[in-house]
Amino acid sequence: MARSATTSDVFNAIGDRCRRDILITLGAGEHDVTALVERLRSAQPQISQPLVSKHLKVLREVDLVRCRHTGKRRFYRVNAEALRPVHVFTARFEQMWNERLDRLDDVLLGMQEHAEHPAGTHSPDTNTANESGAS
Amino acid sequence: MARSATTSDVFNAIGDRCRRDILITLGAGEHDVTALVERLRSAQPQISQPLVSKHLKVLREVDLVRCRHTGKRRFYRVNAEALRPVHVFTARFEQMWNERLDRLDDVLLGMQEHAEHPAGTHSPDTNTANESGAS
DNA sequence: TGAACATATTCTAATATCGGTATATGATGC
DNA sequence: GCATCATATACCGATATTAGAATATGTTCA
Repeated sequence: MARSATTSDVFNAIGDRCRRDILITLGAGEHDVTALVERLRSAQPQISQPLVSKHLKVLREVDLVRCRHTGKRRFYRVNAEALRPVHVFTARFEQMWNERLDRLDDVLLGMQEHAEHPAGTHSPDTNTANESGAS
Repeated sequence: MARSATTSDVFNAIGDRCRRDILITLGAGEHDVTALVERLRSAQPQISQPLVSKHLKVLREVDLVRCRHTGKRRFYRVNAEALRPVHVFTARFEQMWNERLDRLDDVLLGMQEHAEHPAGTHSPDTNTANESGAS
């Protein structure tokens, strides 16, 4: 078979650079499409309005943006809460990297102590014993 | 023209469900490929070893996983720091949703104070310094 | 050396996705 | 109604990406 479904998924939606730029721009406050296109052009001079509208559609479909719609203009804004799944996902690992820094501290402290009480240690550097953690 | 470059980009790497599952599984601790495939199968019974290896390659290329390689086995683990760009990106918006909650708190506090001493003008210390790791 | 195992790569086909251009929809004002 | 502005959609071509099957690479052990 082929590619599995990816759209209508927040993770995929933010996978695109252009859409991230849109979100960042809208993060500064509501914009209508014309204003949004104009601001995006400062980074990507040749971006087109239809393209932006298409990206907005994707973002809308995953509820990352919402639009208020007065007269002929449509004002888009970010719905930050839709990013929560991403945040939750990364948070799990953020904890890991903090733990590693803590462990690094431990190592450094250990080295310090070693420097004071030196002992012959041979280090088989590729074959360190590993703790496989949970099953 | 066509699609813009997406691969070799952490955001894209986590856009795939299967790769996220791999990361979550590896988050519990180092696994060799066989063990990883086996655990993934509990969620996706028909997943194949070659497919997992291919996803691991993508993850490796963006440095989201690293592998230690002893004998015929390769032990993969998560390199959580590679997720930082994603975390930074979401953090910006997380702040937005917290601000909204904070503002709600302020409103509620304001109402409370108003109830106690109606003329009170307190310094609104809403701008607490946020730690958000250095780049 | 060769069998058995663990993992990676190559090849292929299906399809999703992006960007461009042209056009459609919808609202406003004359 | 008609012109105009603001935005969305349809269509197209190019390419990326995924999954599957077969195969290659590399390691250990007999």
